Amino acid sequence: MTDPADPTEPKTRTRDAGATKARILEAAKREFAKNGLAGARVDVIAEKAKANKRMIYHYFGSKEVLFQTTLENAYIDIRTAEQKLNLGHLEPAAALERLVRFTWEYYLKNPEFITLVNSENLHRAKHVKKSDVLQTYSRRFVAMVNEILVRGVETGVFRPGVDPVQLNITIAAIGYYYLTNRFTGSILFEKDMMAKQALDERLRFNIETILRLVAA
Amino acid sequence: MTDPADPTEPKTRTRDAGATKARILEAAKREFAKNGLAGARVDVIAEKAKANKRMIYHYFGSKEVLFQTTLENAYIDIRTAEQKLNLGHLEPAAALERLVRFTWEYYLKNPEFITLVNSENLHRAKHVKKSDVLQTYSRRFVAMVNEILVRGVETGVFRPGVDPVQLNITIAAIGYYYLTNRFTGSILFEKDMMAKQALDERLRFNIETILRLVAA
DNA sequence: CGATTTCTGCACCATCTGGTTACTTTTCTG
DNA sequence: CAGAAAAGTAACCAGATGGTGCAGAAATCG
Repeated sequence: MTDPADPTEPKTRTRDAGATKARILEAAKREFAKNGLAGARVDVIAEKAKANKRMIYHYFGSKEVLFQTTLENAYIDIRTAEQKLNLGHLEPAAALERLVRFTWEYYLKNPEFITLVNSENLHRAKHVKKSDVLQTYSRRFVAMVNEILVRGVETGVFRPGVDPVQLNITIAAIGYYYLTNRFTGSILFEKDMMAKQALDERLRFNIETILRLVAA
Repeated sequence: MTDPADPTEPKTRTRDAGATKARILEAAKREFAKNGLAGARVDVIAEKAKANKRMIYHYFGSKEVLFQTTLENAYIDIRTAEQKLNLGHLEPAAALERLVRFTWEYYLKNPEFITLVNSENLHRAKHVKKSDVLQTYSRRFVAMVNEILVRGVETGVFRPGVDPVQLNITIAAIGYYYLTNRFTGSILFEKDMMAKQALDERLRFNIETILRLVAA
């Protein structure tokens, strides 16, 4: 018998599958990013999501599938944001600078992304392999960068022969490495790599690196 | 208490504490690199090392300390190799190229290093924090690169104002990122990133990137 | 209303895992 | 050679962890 004399009456959101699922995914993103696939605890995810562990298995079936879904969402999120940059309307050098800046800021605002990707590579990309949408997104992204390069060569500001995939990798690398290794880096190099000044300086350095790399 | 017979005689010990310890560390390096700190199994390490699990706890006390020792060894190994490069005797541009090449090849030959560092950063460098020798090694390394930069500026081949720490980070980054993300990269970019040609191409690209970055 | 389906959560389990106790075997020293 | 010390082993344990069974509540539908 439930008590009928409940004064607060928490009638709000009694049953919302979509919201629960979203909360689980958000909690999973954080927990997986914080502790890796093996280190993450399903119970912790359930608790953080204010959901029951049973729901995780109801919606996703296993810890593994939950990880895969989380990862897929993370990739789709950054690729979607990249597409919205509208670099085609910018002058080539400005477009490239904007991309470097965006990549850096995205990593800064979404630190989980980097850690999730690291985890996935620890597992030899076994989850990404199962997803086929991601390739499409990547292909579009490479094409976007290639278009900038072509325009730059045409207008004579860029040198010819720069491979767009290599450039993409390098743009990601110089931001990604700095941030993923910020903990060991701060100790070994004896400086706070996350201080505002250090971050600004690194971004400037990265823009310089990329522009010099493609310069005619 | 001194042995009257020759002290360096080969004792043909079937029991060899040093060798066992070394085997454990080698096995630990592989297991931690393959599965991360949380994913690694102490039993597996014992088995791979052809030692008993009890020995691990006898020599190291805990999984955590074993990881820390493994990591410390890995760092000391690469820093020692770097010091042996003798870059001071080379012309500045050649010295830098050699360093880029060395870094790349070290990562390629010692894939465990990258994964161990990733694991350590997942744990916010809590183990590196406890080691104080590593800072000394790093300091010496930065000084080495700085010396190259200074010489290059003096002879007019490098531009002034390049920060040696940023340069170090960048040299590491462009190799590290490519290799640590080779699994997801191979799928998303739809090309075998570990094919010989792809590796050669990446090394060339990296050398170009660094030389252009510092060029006058 | 009442039957059916979808969602929620408590309690529980089988297994795994880091760590330990107790013991045997080999080596070294006096 | 004795016997202490070091090196090695097997069996075991307590707690944690991914995963479930089942009962019941909330929505949906006839």
